[in-house]
Amino acid sequence: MVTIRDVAKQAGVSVATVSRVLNSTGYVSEDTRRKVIETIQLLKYSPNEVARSLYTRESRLIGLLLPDITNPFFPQLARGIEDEVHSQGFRLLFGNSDEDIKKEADYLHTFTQNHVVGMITATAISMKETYEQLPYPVVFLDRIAEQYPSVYADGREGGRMAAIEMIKRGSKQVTLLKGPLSVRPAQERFQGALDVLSESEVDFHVMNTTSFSFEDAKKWAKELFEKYPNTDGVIASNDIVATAILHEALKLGKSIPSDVQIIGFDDIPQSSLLFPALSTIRQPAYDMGREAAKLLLKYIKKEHIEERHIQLPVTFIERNTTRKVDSNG
Amino acid sequence: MVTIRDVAKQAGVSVATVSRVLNSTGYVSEDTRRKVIETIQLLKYSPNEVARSLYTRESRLIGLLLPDITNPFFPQLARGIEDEVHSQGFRLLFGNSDEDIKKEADYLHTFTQNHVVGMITATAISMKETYEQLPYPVVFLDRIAEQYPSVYADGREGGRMAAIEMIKRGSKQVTLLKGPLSVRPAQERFQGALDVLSESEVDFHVMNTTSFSFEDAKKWAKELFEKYPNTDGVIASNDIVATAILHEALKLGKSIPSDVQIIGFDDIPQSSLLFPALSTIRQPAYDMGREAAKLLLKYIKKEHIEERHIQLPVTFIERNTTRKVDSNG
DNA sequence: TTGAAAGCGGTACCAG
DNA sequence: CTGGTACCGCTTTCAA
Repeated sequence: MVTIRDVAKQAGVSVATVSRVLNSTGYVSEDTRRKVIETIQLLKYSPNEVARSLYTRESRLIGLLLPDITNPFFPQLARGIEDEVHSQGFRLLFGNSDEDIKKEADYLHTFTQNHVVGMITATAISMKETYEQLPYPVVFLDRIAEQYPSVYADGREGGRMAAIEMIKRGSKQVTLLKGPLSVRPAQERFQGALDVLSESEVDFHVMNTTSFSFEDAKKWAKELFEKYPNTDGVIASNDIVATAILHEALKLGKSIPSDVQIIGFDDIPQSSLLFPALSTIRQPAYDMGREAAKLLLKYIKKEHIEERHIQLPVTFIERNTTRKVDSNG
Repeated sequence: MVTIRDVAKQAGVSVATVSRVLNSTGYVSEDTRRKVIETIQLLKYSPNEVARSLYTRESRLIGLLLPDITNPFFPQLARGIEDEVHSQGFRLLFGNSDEDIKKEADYLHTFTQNHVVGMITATAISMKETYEQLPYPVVFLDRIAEQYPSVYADGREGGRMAAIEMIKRGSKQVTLLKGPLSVRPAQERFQGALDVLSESEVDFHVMNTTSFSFEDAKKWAKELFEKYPNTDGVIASNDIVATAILHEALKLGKSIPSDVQIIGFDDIPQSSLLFPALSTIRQPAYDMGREAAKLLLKYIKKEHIEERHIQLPVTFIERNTTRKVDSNG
């Protein structure tokens, strides 16, 4: 491996000078600068990030902590983040937390030990205490944390939209699924839907659900149609759950959307591939990732922050688990 | 941040001694060892990975390069890798290559500059030249590279299976999709299916496809049923493509599987959620990731390697895009 | 405008 | 068994 000393020797200057041209700091005469650059290219030298990081106490690394990359919502987020940080010369140290405090602490530790310059987390668990003393900025993604910069979608409005569309399309017996209490955005959309439903004239039930796993969702789907066989509209807490509902309804021989309408949340890639394709409230996952990365990078570069909390709009994606409504409807 | 020197001072010993107990190297009396450990806990000291890495020229980091985490096959791989390396105390530096030579080179560079101890790559592009001079071991995943350790599924057998199951279930006019030439495993399964089909009595066509993107696949699906309207069985190059075929067939009013059977490849999570659920040849993605990580870690720890090439078995997952076959065959 | 040298926080060799 | 110290590769005063 060629070091800064090799370059210095070869170019006939000191390492200090090489360092100066490397970082464009201090004075260097045009002549020597040229010579150094030449030598660098000649020797194919590229500075050792680790050594640099040891001295400056920072790196070009950003920590990314996701609950589980295997959950189809997260790859989009991750991709948005990666595209943005990569374009600005940063790289990702990545880990899955499984919403497990120990793993999370583990990664925070790793991040610190490796001198990351900032991190993005989408885990719901341990709050302030854990993040308070970190020596680098943290952005919360798809999570709402008053005291920390965060990026999330407008869940409340999403919930409202779902309820409005459902009612507009004629469902009279709506079942509303309430997502995990610990997931704040899920509660937001639940509240949004609840607001609209309570002020409307349709009947509705609320069913409590405690996770986003497909296996669990299958059980709730069964339970839902047993408990509320007359349900003709389901607002699910996310697309995974909506998919389970769809399957169960189909299995029971119900026609979708004529017997029962279903609206999900997220718009994960597979939702458009289902049959019938799932109507859903779309969260702009890729953009959320990108915005989170942008925000974090602003903190890292100590640029001016206009707004610590970025809320992105959601949109209703009309597909085939909701009825068509005529244009004057 | 508390350093090794703080610990040494507080414990009344030298940094050398602290380092010894930290790494369990050399002699340390039980008494001083205890005292040092105590002090470490008292001060909540934890060694700086960057400093350590600068001297030893290695870190606890492993590079992971995937084509695109957004492609549903890869999160599983990534998860398997992460679980394994994490359990052995290593962490991941992660990047998407988009099968783009420049991005790939970029990441290889980053990995080197950050002293990773090894890397896993699932990208198809630049071969030997690029990887030859890397100062750390590389494992190829879902890619076959004679000269490098690699982990992949038995695509040939998978292709054979698909063809056998298709024939056994009565398709007489099979269309076989040939995946991208650059993706060796795709070619393997194509060959496997071709072998069986050529020796069978059914008619078959081969259609060339050049990517795994869903958008492209939709076009081929259209083309397929235009060109070969009598097709009653499709062996797709992967589940994404199979999904597109399924959609198109449904759109054309065909009954699945009675009019046309479809078999995919991979068994990505969404395949079981489709309606009808997709029959497919399953690659054990999570296990592949895990095996790749295990293999890499053996290289890193300089353990004995029995086999540089690990081939994992594939299985036929019978779902609802293939007909049932009675027990006697 | 340039160079010498002191670290950054560890590891490991060599004396004692 | 323990401590002093050189050194990993780079950045940054401080002098010249």
